[in-house]
Amino acid sequence: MKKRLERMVGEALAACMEKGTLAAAELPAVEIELTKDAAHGDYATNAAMMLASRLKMNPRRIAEALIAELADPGGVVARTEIAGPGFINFFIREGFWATLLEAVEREGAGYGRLDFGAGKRVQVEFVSANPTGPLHIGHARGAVVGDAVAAVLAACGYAVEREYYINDAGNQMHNLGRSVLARCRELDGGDAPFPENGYQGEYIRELAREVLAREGRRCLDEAEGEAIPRLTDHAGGVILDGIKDDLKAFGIVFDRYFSERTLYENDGVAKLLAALEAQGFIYREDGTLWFRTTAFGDEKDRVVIRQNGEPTYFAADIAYHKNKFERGFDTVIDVWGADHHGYIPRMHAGVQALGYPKEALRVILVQLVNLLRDGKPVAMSTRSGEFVTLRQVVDEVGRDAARYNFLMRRSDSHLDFDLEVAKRQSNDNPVYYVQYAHARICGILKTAAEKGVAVPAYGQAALERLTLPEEAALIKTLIRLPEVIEGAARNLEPHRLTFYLNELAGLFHSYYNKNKVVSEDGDLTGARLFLVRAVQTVLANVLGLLGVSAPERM
RNA sequence: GCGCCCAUAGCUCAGCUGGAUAGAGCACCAGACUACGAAUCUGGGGGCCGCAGGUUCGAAUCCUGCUGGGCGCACCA
Repeated sequence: MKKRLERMVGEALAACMEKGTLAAAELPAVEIELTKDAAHGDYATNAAMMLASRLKMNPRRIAEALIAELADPGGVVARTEIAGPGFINFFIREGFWATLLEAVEREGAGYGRLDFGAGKRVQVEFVSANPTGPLHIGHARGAVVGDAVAAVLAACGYAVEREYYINDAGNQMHNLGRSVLARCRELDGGDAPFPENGYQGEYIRELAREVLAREGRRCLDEAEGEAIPRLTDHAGGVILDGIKDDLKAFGIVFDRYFSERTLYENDGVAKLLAALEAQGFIYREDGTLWFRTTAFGDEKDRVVIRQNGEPTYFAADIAYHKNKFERGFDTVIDVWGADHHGYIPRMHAGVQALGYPKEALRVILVQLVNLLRDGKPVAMSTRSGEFVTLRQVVDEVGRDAARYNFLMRRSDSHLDFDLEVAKRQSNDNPVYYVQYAHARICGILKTAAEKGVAVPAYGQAALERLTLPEEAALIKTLIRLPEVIEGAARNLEPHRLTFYLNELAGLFHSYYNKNKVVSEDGDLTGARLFLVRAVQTVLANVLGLLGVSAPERM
């Protein structure tokens, strides 16, 4: 609808310039927006005011010229008016709105899907936690945001892949192996000191018990140089399997798990650095290798090979992103914790040095979650192993409530997550508000069916009977869905969908309380059933994008 | 000290890339089930959009400075 009006205004402008009523000028971009106030019509454009300064003309005069050339072959616009400083307000013909519901019926579960992605390949990389322990609540938010962004992009016609980067090459993994070994010795009765940066969670002890039961004293007898790498691999594998299970229970499935270690195979990282050095992006100083990230706006150059000869995480990350682009992704999206924001200029520098545009890498920052129980903070300490796991949250509050809660705010704003509120099945909890609307509609349709009333097909429904303002508001909200999805996709902001759902559910609940859907009036009943089923379709489609169920009963 | 993010109702937050009278939920107060599901709805109070300037037809939104909070500033990941 919006696009239709945009086109009309654009064409009117072209006609004006051709006829000379308006001097030639470039129109920045026709902007049409829904009005907040019904007195301003249904849509409005500020085109005339945008043009005023360029053409040095009174905006109202420009508006008059535009309206004179406005062609409306479909007869959609009932009338226009010029208001305020130069807005053009469009009043849509009454009864036209309902015709747009045809698309909801025709497209059904696919309503809201778009194709502007045009099959371009996008990778979303998220979670990517070291397999040194189970996922905790802090990972959950990034997991849901990444998953929802991927789903929204897929709905817009992008070919999306979800990827998890396994940091299995660094010190953290080494610490994991040392921690397991230390617990093995402890269980054996030794009093070996626990490593300083070790992982103290109970799960390490369980791993140690399992290792001892399976292979006896082997890890205790062999040299540390043998035992630690072996225990690291084993523990990492077991923990990663657990992570995959937890994610699956949370409704998240990755297309690929990418191991950092594979980047080092065949000297991959070293060769890449050599190539970059040949291009002048890398130099040697003080026995280390430096990446000239300042050439791309970073505040200082960054080390890629340390004095001890070990590559930094950044070195591997450049290689990883090179790998991503070589796999043919047009755009790569990284979901990071907000505490890594300082890393962005560096990574953008890396991408540009590799020869790709800065925009090819987009980073979503996800703020930390403040975990509460009944308003009181829950202590979280990764080091000590005292933390609430993702699994516990899913078990306690449920997958739907957990996912919805993490999507209710912009990802870069702080989020309080209260376990008690999230699991309470009450009006404190928006997920149930939305799901209830869906379940309610299912109930209505069931009641109607029991009375032998079927939902009519589009051509048979007397949609002209939908004359109430609430009905118009519902219809307008339904047909806005594509815009909302497009906005969420372009801005990588899935929270827009939860706000949209709350709005739609609110309109429906209000409508429901005021008006009877199934009545004695056959035509009206049919029209309302048609409308209500469209609401059901949209609720289900959007909930589906967010990975939240749309229950028929609650 | 330098950089990034944030500051909107009592609380938690939206505000569609500059639009018309700034919104929602919670909390508080008063109401609505003999009707398709009350996990719902209706009404009400509540605001210097942190402060001060600037840009223009027009600013919560863009620019500068200040105040206050978060986070970065590794040869950690």
